[in-house]
Amino acid sequence: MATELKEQIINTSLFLFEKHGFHGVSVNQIVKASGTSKGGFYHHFQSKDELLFVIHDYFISYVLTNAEKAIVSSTYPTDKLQKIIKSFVTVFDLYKAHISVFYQESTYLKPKYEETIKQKRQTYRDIIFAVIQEGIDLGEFRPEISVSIIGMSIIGMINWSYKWYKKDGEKSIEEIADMYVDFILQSLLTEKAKQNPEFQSYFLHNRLPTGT
Amino acid sequence: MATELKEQIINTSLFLFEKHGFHGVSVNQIVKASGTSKGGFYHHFQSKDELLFVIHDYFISYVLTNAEKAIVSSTYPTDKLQKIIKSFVTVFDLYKAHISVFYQESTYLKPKYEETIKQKRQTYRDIIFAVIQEGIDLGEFRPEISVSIIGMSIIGMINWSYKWYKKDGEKSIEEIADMYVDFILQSLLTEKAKQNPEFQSYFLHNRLPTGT
DNA sequence: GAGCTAAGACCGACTAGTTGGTCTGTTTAA
DNA sequence: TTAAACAGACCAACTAGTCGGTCTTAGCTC
Repeated sequence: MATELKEQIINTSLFLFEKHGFHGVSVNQIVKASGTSKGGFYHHFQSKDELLFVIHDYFISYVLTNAEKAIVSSTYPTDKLQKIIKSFVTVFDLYKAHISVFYQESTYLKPKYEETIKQKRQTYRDIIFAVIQEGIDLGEFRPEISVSIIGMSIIGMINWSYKWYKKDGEKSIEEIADMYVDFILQSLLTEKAKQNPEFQSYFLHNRLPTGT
Repeated sequence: MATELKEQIINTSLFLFEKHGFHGVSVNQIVKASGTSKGGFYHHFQSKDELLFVIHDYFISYVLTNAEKAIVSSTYPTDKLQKIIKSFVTVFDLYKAHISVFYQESTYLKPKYEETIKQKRQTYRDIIFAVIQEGIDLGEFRPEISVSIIGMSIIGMINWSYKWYKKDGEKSIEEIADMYVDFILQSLLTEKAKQNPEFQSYFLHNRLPTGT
């Protein structure tokens, strides 16, 4: 089939890039590992740089779509934030390699590709910032926090997971997501909002106790 | 002087690596930019890989020493954690390039160097984990949290700053550090610990109000 | 159905340029 | 006088990318 080889190349290089980095893997290695040839590779990709872009774009587009879905399906900012966090963290099981490449190798994106990715990334940030701002405005989140700093903290804390998360680790990705939600909401919510029965299920101490 | 050129090479390549990545910079570029020659370079470094290691090791050793100082100078885990956070974040102003290289290019460390760095990194984690565990044991931190997940969340959230922090940004590194401390302690501390007058200064709402 | 055609899919030897690293020196300073 | 500090021409290995060619298959004609 037409796209079979292309996907094969993408998947193979994804794991190679994750392990050895973009410049640590040569086109020769890629074509060998994906069982094709130089010709096959350059039939599907203009350049090695384009391959890197395709991987980046695929991932960020997916994540962005997810976040957009999350914010329209809820009314409370607290719910929105919770959904964004959970949906993003879940991506780790599906696209661990994509994520690693996305965060490790974006330095190597050529300018013409970089622009597109940068924009989508900014859009993602803006969605999160907007939710936090809304939370403050509606009195759910503590007003003394800084939207941008807390926003970046949340993003950073979650993103960093790609450095240590392992599928066969002792905690499932859902458990980890729940801990993130608890951690973040414990800090963001006002005392009053914490009493709201709607949000009780987001707190760990209202659930089964989970230890170290 | 003996070490002058060596330091010159390190500093130059630090900024080159930060911008273009380890493999995005050739030895020729390095020697040109630092005003020396191949001979000069290989007189001071066994290989390009060793240079990368030296940069890594310098940075992690510095950070590690800082954390060790922080934990002996305090008695309360809350204070310890606060000091670790503040001391680490302050490093951003001093060693932004080191940090970027440390997190971006460690993939390219050759195995024989990687081991040393990995160990020091683990030691750093262990220090933080131990402080959190101690906080739980002494009743300052909420018992339902997971030491490792929260530990990695804190590390991630702070580390991620290297992706966006700018020296001439609108917030100083001290302000950002204070926000991290507030964010983290709001979530970690038990209701009772939050009442402890010793810890009041760590919370934003007890300070001058800072907006978005 | 058989026979033909054209185009997309793929192959791999080849190239021009670059890479990290070496080696034979020369300079410097103690 | 001696050893460390540096210089730079040189090299083998590898790099991304090219290009003339072959294979496969869908669609058409009879």
